[in-house]
Amino acid sequence: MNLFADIRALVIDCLTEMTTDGLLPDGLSFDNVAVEPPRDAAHGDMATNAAMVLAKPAKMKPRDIADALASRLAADARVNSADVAGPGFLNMRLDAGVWASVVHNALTNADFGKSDLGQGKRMNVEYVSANPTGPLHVGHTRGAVFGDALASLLAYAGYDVTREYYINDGGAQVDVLARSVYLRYLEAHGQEVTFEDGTYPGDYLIKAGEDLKAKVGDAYLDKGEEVWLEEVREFATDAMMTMIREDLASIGVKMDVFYSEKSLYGTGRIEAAIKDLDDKGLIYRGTLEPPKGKLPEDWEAREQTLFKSTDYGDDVDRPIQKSDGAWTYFAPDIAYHFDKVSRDFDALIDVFGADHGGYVKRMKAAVAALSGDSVPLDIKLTQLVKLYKNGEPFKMSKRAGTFIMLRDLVDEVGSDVTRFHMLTRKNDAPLDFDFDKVTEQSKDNPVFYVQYAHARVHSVLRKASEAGMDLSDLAGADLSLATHEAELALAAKMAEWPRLVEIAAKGHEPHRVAFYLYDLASELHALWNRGNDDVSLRFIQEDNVAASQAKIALIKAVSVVISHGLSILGVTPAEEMR
RNA sequence: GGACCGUUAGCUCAGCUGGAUAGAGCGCUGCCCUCCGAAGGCAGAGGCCAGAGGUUCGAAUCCUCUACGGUCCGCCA
Repeated sequence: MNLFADIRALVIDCLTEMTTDGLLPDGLSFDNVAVEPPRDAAHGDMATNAAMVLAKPAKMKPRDIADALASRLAADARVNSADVAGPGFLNMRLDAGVWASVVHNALTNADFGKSDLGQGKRMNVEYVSANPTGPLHVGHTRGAVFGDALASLLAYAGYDVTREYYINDGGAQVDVLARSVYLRYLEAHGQEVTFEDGTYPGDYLIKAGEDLKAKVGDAYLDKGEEVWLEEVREFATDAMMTMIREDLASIGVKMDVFYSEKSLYGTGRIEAAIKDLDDKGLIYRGTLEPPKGKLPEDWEAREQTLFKSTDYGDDVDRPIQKSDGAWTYFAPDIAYHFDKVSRDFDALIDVFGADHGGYVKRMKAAVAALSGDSVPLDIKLTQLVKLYKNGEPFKMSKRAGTFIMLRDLVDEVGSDVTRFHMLTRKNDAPLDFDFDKVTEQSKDNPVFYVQYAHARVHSVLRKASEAGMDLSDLAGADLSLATHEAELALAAKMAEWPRLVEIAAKGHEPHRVAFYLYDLASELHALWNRGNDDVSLRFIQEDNVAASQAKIALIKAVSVVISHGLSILGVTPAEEMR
C-alpha cells in the first residue's frame, strides 16, 4: 500500500472524468502528474502539480483546471479539503481515517512498504570485487556496505537480486601474491627474507606462509618458480578469499555468487565474447593516438587489437590485447559482463571505487554492444573515505603498512555503526569517518538517534506491559483516539515510507533510506518531547486504556517501519540502549 | 590536453529527478529541568545554491562556458 500512489490514482481518475465531461481535451498524457508531500506541511498533507503540468498541452489556465479538479477531489471520502494555491498547486488535506488505515496497515501487513516496482525483474549487483591479495580496507568497506544496502533495497522494491563478487584471480597481481606468500613460506622455514618492490610486505601473509609450510613441508625449498608458482598462487588466493569472506561476514555481507576471473581463461569464453563483438564489426587492429598532455617517457606507437567503444559513447577505442598478444584486463571484464548478460539478467549494476571512474564508459559501451542495448548497466562509484580520530585526519601509508582495514573498523566501532554511518552520505560524495564521533551516544549522532527512537518505542511497550496493559490487539486499536496534529504528523511521515522506497530504488540511492529514518526518528522524538509539556500526548495514559492503545499502536507502527528500514541498511534495530 | 565526480548557512551535509518563502545537525543567541529517560526541550539569527549565459509559465535541479577541489588517463588489475 502506497498512499501517494492511491491518491495519485484518484487524481488520474478525476482527470479522466473531466476529459469525459469535456472539461479537458482528449489525448492528454497524465504521465507527468505527480502527487507529493508539500514542501511545507502547513500547505496540507498532499499536493499535486496536475493543473500546472496540463495547462500547456490543454491550452488552458492552470487555475481553471485546478478549480475543476479540486471539487472532484474533495468529493472523495479520503479528501477533507482541496485548495488551489500559488501558481496552480492543489493542496489536499486528508481525513484522519486515512492515517488510521496507514497505521493499521503497517501493523498488520508484514509487507508494508515493499513495492512491486521491480516486478520480479532479475537484477545483478556486483560489488566489492576486491583483488584477492589481502584483507579488505576502508575503501572496500564503503563499497561493500553501499552495494549490500543497494541490493537489499532493490530486493525490498520487488527485484530479484543476485549479489555478486568478481574475483580478480587471473592477472599479474596474483603472481605477486604468490611470490610474497612464498617469501613468508621461506621465513616460516627460518630463512631471512627481504620484501622488494613488487611484493606485498603485509603481516597478514605470515599465516599463509606458515599454512603453506604445514601443507607442503619443505617441498618448495630451493626450487624455482616453475615448480611452485601455480600451486602457491592457487593456495594463496584461496587463503585470501577465505579471509575476505570472513571480513565480509563481519559486516553482514553475504554474496550469492563469487565469480572467478580465472575461470574465463582457457575455456574459450573470452574468445567467445570477443567474437561476439567482432561479429558486430567492433573489433579491429589499430594504433591509438598518444595521450595528450604529458607523455609517458617510454611511449611509442604500437599496433593492438582494439574494441570500437567510441561507437557507444566512449572517448577513445580501448585495447583488448597487449602488444605481445596477451589479453588486457579489459578482455576478461568484457567476457565476465558477457556472461552476466547471457545469464538473462534484466539489468546490471556495478559498484566500483572512485579510482575506477575511467572505466565507466568503456564498460557501459561493452555491455551495450554485447546486449544489443537491451540490458542497462548502471555503474555506481563510491568516493574516498577520509578517516579521523579526535578530529585529526588519520594518515594512512601503504608502505608503512598502516592501512586501516575493515576489521579495524568493525573491532573499533562495530558493524552497525560502520554500516549506518557509511550510508549517511551519497555514494558519489567523499565521506568523513571519525572514530570518536560515530560512537558518540548523543542526538548529534544519526546512528544513535535512529536506534534510540526504535528502542524508545520498545521501552514504552515494556512499561505498558508492566503496568498490566493489554497490547495483544494493537491493530484493532481505535485510532480516532490519537488524532492530535503532532500524532497525525508522525503518521504522515510514516506514510511516506512506501514512496521513499520507490524513489530510492529507482535512483539506486540507499542513502535516502538513512536520511528518511533520521527524519522519522526525529518526528517520534518530537512527539515524545511534547509529552513532557502536554500530558495528553504521553503514550501511556494511566486511566485510559483505549487511548493508550491507540497511541502505542501509532508508535509501534513507526518502530516497524524503522526496523524495516534498518534491515535494508543492514543495521540491527536495537530494542534497548545500553 | 582530456574524461568523470563534486561546489548549497561559519562547519558537516540533505534537497524526493523542473515546482510554492531552499532544509537538517553542529556552532552562535535567548528562554526552559520536582519530567512515561535532560545521554535534553523550545525559539531565533544566519543563503546571490561557486560565477556567467541559455532553455520555460517556473531552475539549486536541465544545457553551454568559466573558476576551484578530488579521482583517473596505452602495453597494472
